[in-house]
Amino acid sequence: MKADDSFFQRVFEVVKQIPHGRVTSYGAIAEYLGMKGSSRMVGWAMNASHTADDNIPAHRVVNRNGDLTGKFHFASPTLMEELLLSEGIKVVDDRIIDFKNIYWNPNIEIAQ
DNA sequence: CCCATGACCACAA
DNA sequence: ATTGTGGCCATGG
Repeated sequence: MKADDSFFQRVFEVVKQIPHGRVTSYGAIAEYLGMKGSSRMVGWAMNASHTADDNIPAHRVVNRNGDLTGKFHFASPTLMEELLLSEGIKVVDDRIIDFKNIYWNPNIEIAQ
Protein backbone atom coordinates (compact mmCIF):
# COMPACT_ATOMS: atom_id res chain seq x y z
CA MET A 1 0.00 0.00 0.00
CA LYS A 2 1.19 3.46 -0.78
CA ALA A 3 0.76 6.25 1.66
CA ASP A 4 0.62 9.20 -0.65
CA ASP A 5 -1.36 11.88 1.09
CA SER A 6 -2.52 9.65 3.87
CA PHE A 7 -2.67 10.66 7.45
CA PHE A 8 0.55 8.80 8.02
CA GLN A 9 2.43 10.70 5.36
CA ARG A 10 1.29 13.89 7.02
CA VAL A 11 2.81 12.78 10.30
CA PHE A 12 5.98 11.63 8.61
CA GLU A 13 6.51 15.02 7.04
CA VAL A 14 6.39 16.66 10.44
CA VAL A 15 8.64 14.10 12.08
CA LYS A 16 11.21 14.47 9.33
CA GLN A 17 11.34 18.18 10.10
CA ILE A 18 12.45 17.59 13.66
CA PRO A 19 15.94 19.11 13.98
CA HIS A 20 18.89 16.95 14.93
CA GLY A 21 19.25 16.68 18.66
CA ARG A 22 15.68 17.74 19.31
CA VAL A 23 12.56 15.82 20.30
CA THR A 24 8.84 16.40 20.29
CA SER A 25 5.73 14.74 21.62
CA TYR A 26 2.90 12.87 19.97
CA GLY A 27 0.41 15.38 21.27
CA ALA A 28 2.32 18.29 19.76
CA ILE A 29 2.29 16.66 16.35
CA ALA A 30 -1.36 15.79 16.68
CA GLU A 31 -2.14 19.36 17.57
CA TYR A 32 -0.08 20.65 14.69
CA LEU A 33 -2.04 18.43 12.34
CA GLY A 34 -5.24 19.77 13.81
CA MET A 35 -6.03 16.57 15.61
CA LYS A 36 -5.36 17.68 19.12
CA GLY A 37 -6.49 14.96 21.45
CA SER A 38 -5.83 12.28 18.88
CA SER A 39 -2.23 11.79 19.82
CA ARG A 40 -2.82 8.07 19.54
CA MET A 41 -3.05 8.40 15.81
CA VAL A 42 0.42 9.91 15.75
CA GLY A 43 1.79 6.90 17.55
CA TRP A 44 -0.20 4.75 15.18
CA ALA A 45 1.42 6.47 12.27
CA MET A 46 4.81 5.88 13.80
CA ASN A 47 3.97 2.24 13.98
CA ALA A 48 3.67 2.37 10.22
CA SER A 49 6.82 4.46 9.90
CA HIS A 50 8.90 1.37 9.37
CA THR A 51 6.81 0.62 6.30
CA ALA A 52 7.62 4.01 4.80
CA ASP A 53 10.36 4.19 2.22
CA ASP A 54 11.87 7.25 3.84
CA ASN A 55 13.72 7.08 7.11
CA ILE A 56 11.48 8.39 9.83
CA PRO A 57 13.33 9.58 12.97
CA ALA A 58 10.68 8.11 15.21
CA HIS A 59 13.18 8.10 18.06
CA ARG A 60 12.76 11.86 18.23
CA VAL A 61 9.11 11.44 19.09
CA VAL A 62 8.19 10.62 22.66
CA ASN A 63 5.22 11.13 24.91
CA ARG A 64 4.54 14.27 26.90
CA ASN A 65 6.71 13.03 29.78
CA GLY A 66 9.72 12.57 27.54
CA ASP A 67 9.44 8.87 28.17
CA LEU A 68 10.57 6.36 25.55
CA THR A 69 7.24 4.62 25.40
CA GLY A 70 7.79 3.23 21.93
CA LYS A 71 11.28 1.83 22.41
CA PHE A 72 9.97 -1.71 22.07
CA HIS A 73 8.61 -0.95 18.63
CA PHE A 74 12.04 -0.37 17.20
CA ALA A 75 14.18 -3.07 15.71
CA SER A 76 15.78 -3.42 19.11
CA PRO A 77 14.52 -2.24 22.51
CA THR A 78 17.74 -0.31 22.96
CA LEU A 79 17.89 1.15 19.47
CA MET A 80 15.80 4.19 20.33
CA GLU A 81 18.00 5.07 23.27
CA GLU A 82 21.13 4.50 21.19
CA LEU A 83 19.91 6.85 18.49
CA LEU A 84 19.03 9.54 20.99
CA LEU A 85 22.37 9.23 22.75
CA SER A 86 24.12 9.51 19.39
CA GLU A 87 22.44 12.87 18.92
CA GLY A 88 23.59 14.17 22.26
CA ILE A 89 20.30 13.51 24.00
CA LYS A 90 20.76 12.04 27.44
CA VAL A 91 18.50 9.16 28.32
CA VAL A 92 18.25 7.60 31.74
CA ASP A 93 15.77 4.94 32.76
CA ASP A 94 13.99 5.26 29.42
CA ARG A 95 13.43 8.93 30.01
CA ILE A 96 14.92 11.95 28.27
CA ILE A 97 16.95 14.23 30.52
CA ASP A 98 16.26 17.93 30.26
CA PHE A 99 13.36 17.07 28.02
CA LYS A 100 11.69 20.46 28.08
CA ASN A 101 14.95 22.11 27.08
CA ILE A 102 15.41 20.09 23.89
CA TYR A 103 11.70 19.92 23.25
CA TRP A 104 10.82 21.00 19.73
CA ASN A 105 7.29 22.26 19.32
CA PRO A 106 6.12 22.17 15.67
CA ASN A 107 3.30 24.54 16.54
CA ILE A 108 5.88 27.17 17.43
CA GLU A 109 8.91 26.27 15.33
CA ILE A 110 6.95 25.77 12.13
CA ALA A 111 3.99 27.96 13.07
CA GLN A 112 3.22 29.44 9.75
C1' DC B 1 -21.76 -0.62 9.68
C1' DC B 2 -19.93 -2.68 14.06
C1' DC B 3 -16.05 -4.13 16.79
C1' DA B 4 -11.31 -4.21 18.36
C1' DT B 5 -6.82 -2.16 18.72
C1' DG B 6 -3.38 1.42 19.51
C1' DA B 7 4.41 4.11 20.25
C1' DC B 8 -1.37 9.04 24.04
C1' DC B 9 -3.45 12.57 27.05
C1' DA B 10 -6.22 14.63 30.73
C1' DC B 11 -8.54 14.22 34.81
C1' DA B 12 -10.30 12.16 39.28
C1' DA B 13 -9.50 9.79 43.60
C1' DA C 1 3.12 9.56 43.16
C1' DT C 2 0.21 5.68 41.31
C1' DT C 3 -4.05 3.73 39.43
C1' DG C 4 -8.24 3.78 36.92
C1' DT C 5 -11.32 5.60 33.41
C1' DG C 6 -12.93 8.08 29.38
C1' DG C 7 -11.98 10.21 25.00
C1' DC C 8 -9.76 10.90 21.00
C1' DC C 9 -10.08 8.90 15.74
C1' DA C 10 -7.67 6.21 11.82
C1' DT C 11 -7.21 1.48 10.20
C1' DG C 12 -8.40 -3.40 9.54
C1' DG C 13 -11.28 -7.55 9.98
